[in-house]
Amino acid sequence: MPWEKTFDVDVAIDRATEVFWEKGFESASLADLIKATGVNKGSFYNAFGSKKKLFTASLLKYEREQRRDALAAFSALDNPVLAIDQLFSMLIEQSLTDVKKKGCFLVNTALDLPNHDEDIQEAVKKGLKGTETFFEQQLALGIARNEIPTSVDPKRDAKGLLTLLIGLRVLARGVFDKTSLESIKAQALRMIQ
Amino acid sequence: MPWEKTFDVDVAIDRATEVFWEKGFESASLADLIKATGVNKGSFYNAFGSKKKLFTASLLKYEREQRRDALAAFSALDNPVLAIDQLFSMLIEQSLTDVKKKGCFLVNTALDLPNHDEDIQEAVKKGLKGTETFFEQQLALGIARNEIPTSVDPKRDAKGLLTLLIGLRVLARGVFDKTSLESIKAQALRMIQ
DNA sequence: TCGCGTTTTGACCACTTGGTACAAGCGCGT
DNA sequence: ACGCGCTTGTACCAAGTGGTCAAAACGCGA
Repeated sequence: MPWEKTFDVDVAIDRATEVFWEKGFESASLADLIKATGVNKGSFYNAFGSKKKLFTASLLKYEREQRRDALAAFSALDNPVLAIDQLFSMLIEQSLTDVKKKGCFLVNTALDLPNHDEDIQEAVKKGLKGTETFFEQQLALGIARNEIPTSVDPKRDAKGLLTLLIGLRVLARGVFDKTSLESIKAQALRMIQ
Repeated sequence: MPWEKTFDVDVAIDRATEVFWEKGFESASLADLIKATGVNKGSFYNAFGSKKKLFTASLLKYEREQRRDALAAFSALDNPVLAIDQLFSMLIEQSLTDVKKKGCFLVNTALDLPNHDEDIQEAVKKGLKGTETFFEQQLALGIARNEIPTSVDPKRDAKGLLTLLIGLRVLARGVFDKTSLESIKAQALRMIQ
C-alpha cells in the first residue's frame, strides 16, 4: 500500500455534512467544503469525485448514524409512549441548543426534493419512511400492551406523528419559541392517548 | 411624466415569484429571473434595485395575495369545520396539480430562515402567525357554536393544525402520495372533533 | 536505491454569478 | 424643435463557481 491518506475520510464527511446541513446543497460552495474539511481541492476530488457525490455520502451517513441509530435507541426503551415522548423532547432540545439552527438534514433536503436527483430523492424517502415505520411499530406495540387506546390506528397515526415531527423541525428553524414547540409535542402525545 | 415602463411591474413580480418559489432565493439566478420576467438587466435593476429586494417584494405579494386572500375566503364560509376541511383539501389538490411541486413559498422560505435577512424572517413569521390566528379564530368560533367540542383549546390546537399544515406542505413536495396526504387531513379533522 | 502506484499540491480553466456604466431611446411640456 | 427626466439595451466587471491537470511527494516492495 503506497502512501496512506493524510486525512480521515469519515471525519471529512462529517465536517462536510455540517456545511450541507446548514446551507443545503446549492448554497454550500466548494470553498466552504474545503475550508470545513481542511482537505485541499485536488485531494477532495481524488477522494470524493464531486460535490454531488459527497453530498450523497453525507446524507446517507446522516441517515444511518443520526436518524437510524437514534430511533433504535428509543425503540430499546421498550416503552412506546415514553419513546415517542423522549423523541420529541430530544428534537426540541436539539433545536434550542443548536446556535446554527440547522434543523434536520433529512427534512431540509425533503423540502428541496424536486431539485435533487433520483438517488437523493430515494435516500430521503427511505429515511422518512423509516421514521414513519418507527412510529407505526411503537403504536402497535403500545396498543398490544394496552398502553395506547385501541382508537389509535398505527398506520394512520404514524403518518400524523411524522407530519407533526416535520412541522416541528421546520418551525424550530426560527419561527416558534420553546413554549410553542412544546405545545406541538403535547399535541403529539394527545394524539396517542 | 416621461415615457412609461414598457412592462407591468406587477406581472413581472408574479413571474419572478414563480422562479423564487420553485428554486429558492440562492438557486434562482439573475439569468432565470430575467428570462422569466422578460425584463432585461438594465430595466430589472432600475425597477427592482437588487435580487434581494425583488425577492422580498415577491414574498410579501405572495403573503398578501395568496395566503391572506385564500384564508379570508375560507373565513367567509362562516363554517369553521368546513373552512378547515376545505383549506386542507385545497392544499392537497394544489400539491397534486402542480407539476413543479413548488409547495408553499412561505414554508419553503421558513425552512431556510436562518440564511435570510431580518426583514424576510419577519415577513415569514408574520405570514405563519397569520395562519395560526386563522385556525385559532375558526376553532373559537366553532366552540362558541357547539360545532367543535370544548375539549379543543383554540390557542393550543391552532399550533397543532399549523404544524400539520406545514408538515403536509413539506411531504407534498415528493415524499407522500395522495392517500397519505389525505390521511394527514383526516388527522387534522380528527383533532378538532 | 529504484520504480510503482497512489496522494498531494497549487496553478489553471471556462463559465456563471450579481451588479454597474453609459449611451441611446422615448414622450412630454415648453 | 428642444431639453428634461426617465427607461432601455448592452457592454462590461470583479469575484466566485465547480472542476481539471500535471508535476512533485511519498512509502512500500524488489
